[in-house]
Amino acid sequence: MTPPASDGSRAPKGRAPHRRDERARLAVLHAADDLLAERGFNGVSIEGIAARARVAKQTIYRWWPSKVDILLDTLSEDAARQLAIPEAGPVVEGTRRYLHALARFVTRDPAGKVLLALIGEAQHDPEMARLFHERWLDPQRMRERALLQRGIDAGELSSELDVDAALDALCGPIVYRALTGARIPRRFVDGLIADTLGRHVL
Amino acid sequence: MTPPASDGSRAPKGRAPHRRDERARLAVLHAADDLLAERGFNGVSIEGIAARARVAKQTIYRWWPSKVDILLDTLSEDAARQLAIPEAGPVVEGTRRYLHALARFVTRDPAGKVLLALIGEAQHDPEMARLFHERWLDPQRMRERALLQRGIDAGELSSELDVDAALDALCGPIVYRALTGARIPRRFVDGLIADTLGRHVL
Amino acid sequence: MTPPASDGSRAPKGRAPHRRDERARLAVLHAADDLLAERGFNGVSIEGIAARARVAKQTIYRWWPSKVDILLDTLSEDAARQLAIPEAGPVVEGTRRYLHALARFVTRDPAGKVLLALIGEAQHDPEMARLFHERWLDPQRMRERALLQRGIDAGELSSELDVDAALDALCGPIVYRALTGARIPRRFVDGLIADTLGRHVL
Amino acid sequence: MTPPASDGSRAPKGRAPHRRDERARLAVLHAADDLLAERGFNGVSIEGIAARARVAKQTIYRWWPSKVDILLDTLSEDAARQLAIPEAGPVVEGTRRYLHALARFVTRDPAGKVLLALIGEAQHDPEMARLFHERWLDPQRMRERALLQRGIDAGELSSELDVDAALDALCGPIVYRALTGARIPRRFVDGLIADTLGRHVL
DNA sequence: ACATAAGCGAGACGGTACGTCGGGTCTTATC
DNA sequence: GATAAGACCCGACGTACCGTCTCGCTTATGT
Repeated sequence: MTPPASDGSRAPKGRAPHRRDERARLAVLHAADDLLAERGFNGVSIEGIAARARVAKQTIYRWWPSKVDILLDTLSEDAARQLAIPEAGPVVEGTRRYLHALARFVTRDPAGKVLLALIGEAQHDPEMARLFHERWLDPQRMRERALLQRGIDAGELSSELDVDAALDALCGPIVYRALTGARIPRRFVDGLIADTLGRHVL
Repeated sequence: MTPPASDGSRAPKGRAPHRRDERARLAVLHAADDLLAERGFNGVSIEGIAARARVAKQTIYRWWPSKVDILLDTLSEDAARQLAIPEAGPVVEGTRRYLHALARFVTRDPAGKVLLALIGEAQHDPEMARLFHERWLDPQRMRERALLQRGIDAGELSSELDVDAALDALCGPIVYRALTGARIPRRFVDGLIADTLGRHVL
Repeated sequence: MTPPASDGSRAPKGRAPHRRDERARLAVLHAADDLLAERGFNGVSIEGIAARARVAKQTIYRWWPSKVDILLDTLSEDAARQLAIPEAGPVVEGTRRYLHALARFVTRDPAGKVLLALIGEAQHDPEMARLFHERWLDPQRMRERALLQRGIDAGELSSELDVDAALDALCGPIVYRALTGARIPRRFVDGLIADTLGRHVL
Repeated sequence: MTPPASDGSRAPKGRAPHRRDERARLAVLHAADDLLAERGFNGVSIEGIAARARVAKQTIYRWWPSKVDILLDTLSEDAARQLAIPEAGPVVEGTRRYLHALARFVTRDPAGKVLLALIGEAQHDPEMARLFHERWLDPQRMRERALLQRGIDAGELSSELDVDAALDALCGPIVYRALTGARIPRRFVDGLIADTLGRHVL
């Protein structure tokens, strides 16, 4: 499903021999992204993507089992950049930056709409929910956990801190506001950090 | 859309004149509910509801513009009972009871699945999101606000408390966990209350 | 089905007590007629008639089993006037006048469209065909036969004449031309008479 | 609409590429034919055809605008065989054979019911009438005219004969009898020929 | 060097559900 | 007791996409 991550070595001229066509792959991802932005999740259809990307339906079905898989691919590419977890520096400050980035992503970045749409679709389709966990939620949670754990290990945070509970207490309200279309001012995020981590900062 | 709750005075024998047929209305709501529980949101179709409720499609279209309107009706009936806001007694304790009820509702009550599905669908359809706000989110938030405000007025809570921020900090994590299929132990909820309201209890 | 032909004795003021409402009856017939003229047979629906006649559907169903019955009623009223069979005078000349009237009726009279539509519908529905025979074709044929028979009896026509064959040879081409939208010049009709009756005129 | 009659050169194995599927086409035509014979024109529905032919509705709509177009196709295939115009030999005798074939077709051949149904439907729908002329009536009339004209050219028939009038005088009664469900004995047809062409035979 | 085999565009196919129209039955209130 | 009004169940309409399929074309190897 995920390609060999555009292996930088190969020159992207024209098309590979009888390997996957990178141009088609990108056209599909962009078409899906655009359609989601323009018409919402329900306005995205395989036929619509194929038409806009000037690609045969079969080409889509060959590489992606469903439209959510396509969106998961676009999310992977976009979110990786926007939602990187700080791997060094003071942990509380890093958390603050991460949460602000998250708030920005889900309220202002078009790619954030993809994330919200996928959370939405996960409510409608259990198999898709499983995939969503596997491809996004679980890996991202792993990285988030590592961040706080680094704080505990470094003595910045109390070892009493329940890492998962804290992460949900921090991310939950941000995502919830985004899902309900509410605004997320900076001090709302700062308040969450103060309430959730405050007691545990050493 | 919601009828005046079958004005108790009239005997429910047979059918109303050339007015709405209460039996058909209930059959539709139950069929929708059942289908959602059994096959998920994407498994709910107007045709499916009509077939199971032994009702003509036209009868559904006459009274509900779309399947989400049907689900909003079922939510109104079910959630009203499960998610009543305490209107008297100590506010913090009332809040605790409400949040525990909310956690139970969204994780264990079949009707809670309806709520999650509607949050999900709101990500896919802006018009539906508007309706969802109007029919559920906003009224419920009004009631939640009244609860905390009562605490402030009664001197139980500091007047510094940002009511909306607190409510999202409390409900957000609970809903988020439900949306991601996580469990919600009682102490998770208690922890949220402690972190969010603790500083403001007088 | 056919009312007692607007028994002239009763004053047509308002509506009769709990007898059939003559105003409704006429409104239905006219609405049906108008709709047929404006939108063709397929554009005539019970709902459409009811709406245009400002009449309840039930009122229509109470008095007419189907829309063709309504059209049969309008035909009876209109055709009786236009297609009267000459009951006295020279028979060949009478036949000529009758056939010219028939040609005029099916090509120019709006009520003629009703006749053509009913012939058409008879091809689609055997039960309707039976009714059409009973209510129009057979009685009219009876009258036509009487005309030629009078000629034979009076010695104007040879007794060798096969009356039914002659009538179909005369009416068939006229109706067929109307059904296929062709024009019917006077000499076409005169030619039919010459060919069909010529040999038998004594 | 009518395909180039399955160009005999290509082997009919499997299905054509992304071209029309001949098996589906035939299944539709036969299903339509059968349904018309069994249940009459009003009993023919696109859904019914699709179900009986084991074909998707969309496949029907892709190739035929309406059910009458399907019936026109079945008529073309069947009538061509049954109603061929004699292209050589004595013209009067040829006409006789043609008219007997026509009488047989419209009274006994199941495909004749299709012709009657189409004449009927033409009364209900002007656009359909136009198409019916274009696809059947006009071409067939052209061929019929050629037959009589050949007789005139060959000196078998007087040049005074009004070809179109004669054809309607011949075919009209036959079709009319079929439309009204009457029987058509051989001598009825022979009588028409005698009356209509007799005077003009040289 | 060229046959091969994979990816590709195109699009027909059997299906499911959509939202609408009209059919014919019913119930009620009004006159 | 007939009528206007209109809700009801039902069947068909014509459309949009689904996911599968077959086709003819293109092109970089791997003999």
